[in-house]
Amino acid sequence: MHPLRRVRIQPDMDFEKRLEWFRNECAAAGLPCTHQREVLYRALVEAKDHPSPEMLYERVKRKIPSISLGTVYRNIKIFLDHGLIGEVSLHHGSLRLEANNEPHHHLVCRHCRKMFDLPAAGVHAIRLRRALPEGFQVERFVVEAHGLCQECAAPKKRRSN
Amino acid sequence: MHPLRRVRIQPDMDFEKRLEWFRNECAAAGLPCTHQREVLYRALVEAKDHPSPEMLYERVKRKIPSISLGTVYRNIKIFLDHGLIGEVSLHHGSLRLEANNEPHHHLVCRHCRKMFDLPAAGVHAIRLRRALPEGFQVERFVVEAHGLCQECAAPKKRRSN
DNA sequence: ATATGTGCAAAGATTTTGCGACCCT
DNA sequence: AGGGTCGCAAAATCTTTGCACATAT
Repeated sequence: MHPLRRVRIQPDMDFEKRLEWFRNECAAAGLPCTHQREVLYRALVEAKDHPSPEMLYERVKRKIPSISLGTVYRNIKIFLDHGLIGEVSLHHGSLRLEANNEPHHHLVCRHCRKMFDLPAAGVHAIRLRRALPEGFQVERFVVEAHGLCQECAAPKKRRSN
Repeated sequence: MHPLRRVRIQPDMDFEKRLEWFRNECAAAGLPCTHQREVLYRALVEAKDHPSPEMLYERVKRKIPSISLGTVYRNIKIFLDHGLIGEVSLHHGSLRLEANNEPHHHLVCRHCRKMFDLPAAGVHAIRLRRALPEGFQVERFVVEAHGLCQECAAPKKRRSN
């Protein structure tokens, strides 16, 4: 056919690649790649708004009206456990508070989720390389250093240093 | 008395200053400074572990056994609304997800809490000024730029530019 | 004195889980 | 065929709220 037609970019091309990756990851993890999981994963890839489980449920239901919210939650957890998707904050689920009003950042253990304060003076000022999108007015930068705390990093039986 | 005695640092001195500030803030906001609020605020100042409402409830109950969890929640919300304390994450309350596995940071609107992605390339690498405490092993830095999005920054009636 | 806060308990919101039927490999 | 998943509904968490009484200024 017409050459111009053939090179036209497919909007779903990127998703097809991701889907292939997703299927490989599922196979590698021994996870059955069910229709529900594929549709849910697609909804996640296409979402640009960091959706909540409930929002995903609404979207997936348009494709699979019989799907249940429990399945959405179950699969989200499985995806997270296998690193197929990410969660925006490591501290959802319960409000966590602090009275420390000095500027500071946080160290967060990705395993036990304990948090430690990191005085702002310990981090060089954040500098942007390019303009922000969409007229967003930044008031402050909050840095979270994610990693493992001493306890969680230590092997179960520690032998020396 | 003995001069050395008189300069000894009081462990609560810092808290006393903060309590005074707290009382002034309450007065300025027209908030009655009740016993429950003072004890709750003290628990927050003394906490070093970014406590949840439930954890605070347990601690405050040791001083005021009759206090209710509802009061703890109510006052936490009031403290937050008046900027007397801070919350660790702007996204508690509901899990928020993303399939974007490219390194990136987030812009978060402190008002409507919408999030926008900020490619990692848009931010200079984070550099630490000093060693981290306690053997913490950092794997990655996550930056949140907090501020106001275009919609929330705009005055209700926009006139020009 | 009066407006506001408090304790209690019920309601609302969010997330997890047990169970029998069903689907991927 | 068989282990894991699905839909459903109940349970477990986390948070908010209405009401009658108590408290701060």
